[in-house]
Amino acid sequence: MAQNKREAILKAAMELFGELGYDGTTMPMIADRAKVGAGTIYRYFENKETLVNLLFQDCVVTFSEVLQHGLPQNNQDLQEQFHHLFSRMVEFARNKASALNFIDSHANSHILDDTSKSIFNDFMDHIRSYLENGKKYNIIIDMPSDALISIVYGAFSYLYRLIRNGQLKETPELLQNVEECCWKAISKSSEN
Amino acid sequence: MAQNKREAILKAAMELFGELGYDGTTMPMIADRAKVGAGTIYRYFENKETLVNLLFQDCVVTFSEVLQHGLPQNNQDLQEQFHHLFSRMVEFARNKASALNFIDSHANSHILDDTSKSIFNDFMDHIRSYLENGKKYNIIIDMPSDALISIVYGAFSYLYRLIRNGQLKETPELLQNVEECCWKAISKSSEN
Amino acid sequence: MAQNKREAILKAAMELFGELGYDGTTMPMIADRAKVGAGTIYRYFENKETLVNLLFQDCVVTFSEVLQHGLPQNNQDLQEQFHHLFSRMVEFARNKASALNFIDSHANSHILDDTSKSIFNDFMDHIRSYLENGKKYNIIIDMPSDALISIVYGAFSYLYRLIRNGQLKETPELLQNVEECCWKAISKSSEN
Amino acid sequence: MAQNKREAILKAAMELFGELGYDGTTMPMIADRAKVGAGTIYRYFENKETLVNLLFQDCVVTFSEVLQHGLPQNNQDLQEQFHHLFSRMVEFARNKASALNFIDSHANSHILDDTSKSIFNDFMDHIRSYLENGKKYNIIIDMPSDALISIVYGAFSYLYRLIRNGQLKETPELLQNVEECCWKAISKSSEN
DNA sequence: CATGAATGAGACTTCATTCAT
DNA sequence: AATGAATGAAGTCTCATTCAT
Repeated sequence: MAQNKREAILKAAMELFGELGYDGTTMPMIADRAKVGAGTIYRYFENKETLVNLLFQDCVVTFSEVLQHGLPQNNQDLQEQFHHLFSRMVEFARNKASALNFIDSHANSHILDDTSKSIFNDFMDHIRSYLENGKKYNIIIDMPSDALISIVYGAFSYLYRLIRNGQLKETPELLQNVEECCWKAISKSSEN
Repeated sequence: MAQNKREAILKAAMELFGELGYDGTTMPMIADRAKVGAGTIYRYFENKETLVNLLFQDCVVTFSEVLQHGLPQNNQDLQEQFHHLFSRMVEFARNKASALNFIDSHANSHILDDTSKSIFNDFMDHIRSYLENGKKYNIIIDMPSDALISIVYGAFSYLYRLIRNGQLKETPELLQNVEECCWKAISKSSEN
Repeated sequence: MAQNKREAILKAAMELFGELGYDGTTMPMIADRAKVGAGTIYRYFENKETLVNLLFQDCVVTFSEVLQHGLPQNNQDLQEQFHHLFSRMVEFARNKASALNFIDSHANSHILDDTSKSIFNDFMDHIRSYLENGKKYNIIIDMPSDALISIVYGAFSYLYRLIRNGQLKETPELLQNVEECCWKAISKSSEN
Repeated sequence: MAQNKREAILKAAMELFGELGYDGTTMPMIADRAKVGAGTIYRYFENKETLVNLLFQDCVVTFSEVLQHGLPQNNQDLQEQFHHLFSRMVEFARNKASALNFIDSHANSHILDDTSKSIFNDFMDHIRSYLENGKKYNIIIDMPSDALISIVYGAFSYLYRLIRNGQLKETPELLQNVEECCWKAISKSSEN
């Protein structure tokens, strides 16, 4: 039951931070949604800032693990690797919708501490290293990795924001199309 | 001098809201940065919520005008129109960096009122109608416009976030590359 | 202890509102006198306006109950009933001096909500119905009840204002005299 | 035009203080109603406190003068003198309704300075001296003058509060009746 | 003289955090 | 361990007062 409460708090905080932002969310709101007393939060987390940072790190690490899971290690078929990455991102967006929302809405937040920033950077490094590899093999166009990330991750992030809003309906077809668009965007156009 | 203060308040608010978010920004912070007394803000704006909404509407309308300005009206060359749109977005991102930051960080905020949402929607409609047209002429791939927007605007938005962060350096070359990527992403790949 | 604080807040508020008026009393003043933190007031009362209205209703209901308590129900001896009413008013003025002060100083206040006004009206209706009865039995002179109330309640209210000020000393003799004066004022003078 | 503004300010302040109380009235409210700039008030009155005190003194002096005007000086017919006093009070209540309201709602206010209190006392002394005289001649019953004042002035004050509220309609008949009641209340009952 | 824009002290109120139960 | 009543620092906003025009 103890870890139960911790999890409930993290879940409630994740949802609320995602909806209202860190500063727009109050500790009583979190306690209410987690169905615990306000004081209980402080048995598990030092304070609000610690909570948000631990949560952020948690979410990013999970995202990272999802991305790593079963990544084909042969560096040859980069489009297959891309497909894997994109599929994993979609998987995470689906299964952990509020985690993705929370990450994206707080990745540039002023409350992130160095650990959080560093873990987020490590996470992005995974994607960067994939892209670097693709550039090395002349499959992915030669641009700063962060620019490529903007295109792929920016699109992905915005896409799921619209899906959450209900502006877009998440269909396999849509996802496949967006993946193709992103691949077209960053890969050398030679495929015919 | 009177409009002077109003402008100073709007500028300070735009910057701070962009940096710290609506809830993370306090009225005294705004007053300090605008170099006015705290009470002065309330001579020009009813309250914090009104301020952020007027500001948001202001920024979106300006962005919209920048996009409209000199848009080629011949519907023939859609890539040229795309170039125009993208260039205007870049122009806005450059000249009004903090306006773009503010818009992007608050476009989904819980504090936007109906007017703000509606104006933002109108703004997106300009882009949507361009995309619809492109689909009609079989130049742009057949996907929901909002999905296409995710790709182009999502990429653009994320790109300038990284540029503001200093993670990416804004060079003409970079911008041209990203524009090409986006065009490749959404246009029928037949160009040869 | 919980109701303790609520009571302490109500008591402090009653005294201060009576002394300084609603607008002249600040929440910190109330908190100080009640020996609670400023925020504590808001655990018990939604806001200052709610507080003053609940308090007003409380005081009026108590006053009303005091007046009702043990009222002789035989409609025959109206002077005896008058004596009862006046005695009860005096009892209230003595035991709940600051409640009376608060009521009288806020009965026409712009901050009273409809419930408060309605409860105060109900209270006055008790006195009115007594007077109506007296007029029916030809014991009390034929004047609008509110005019009779002005004479009796107006005198009573002013009297205790002077007593609180220290301008008058409250003695049994004084009270008996005033009661007689009021009775003489409103009763048909024929009794001999 | 200069004294014009001063008068306009005093009139506006008198009305607003009467309606909303000293602390419930703001200087901009007064300026608005007086149709002068907010700063203009400070050309005529040092500050809000000075304004309310000068105003109070003004009103009380005027009331006093009205009462004195044409007072029959023969000490013989005390009921006639009473009639005169009561009539004058009524005259003031009619012609200077908001002045009476202001006086009565601020006579016990915490913002009155010593001068104001002293002037109000002088005013009451006029009534007191009349009553003392009446007691000396054995026409008015032997009670502390302030108790007699409670009865007469308290009734009068409350009566006009109800008239202002619209709860009572001011008719010559009503006024005559109330006067008689008051006279009955305080005079030796020998008149038949 | 008159104004009203500007100010900042201080009001009401919220909320992160503590602590007695 | 869990709670939620209590707190007071800090936020939003008002308003008496000043001063440049």
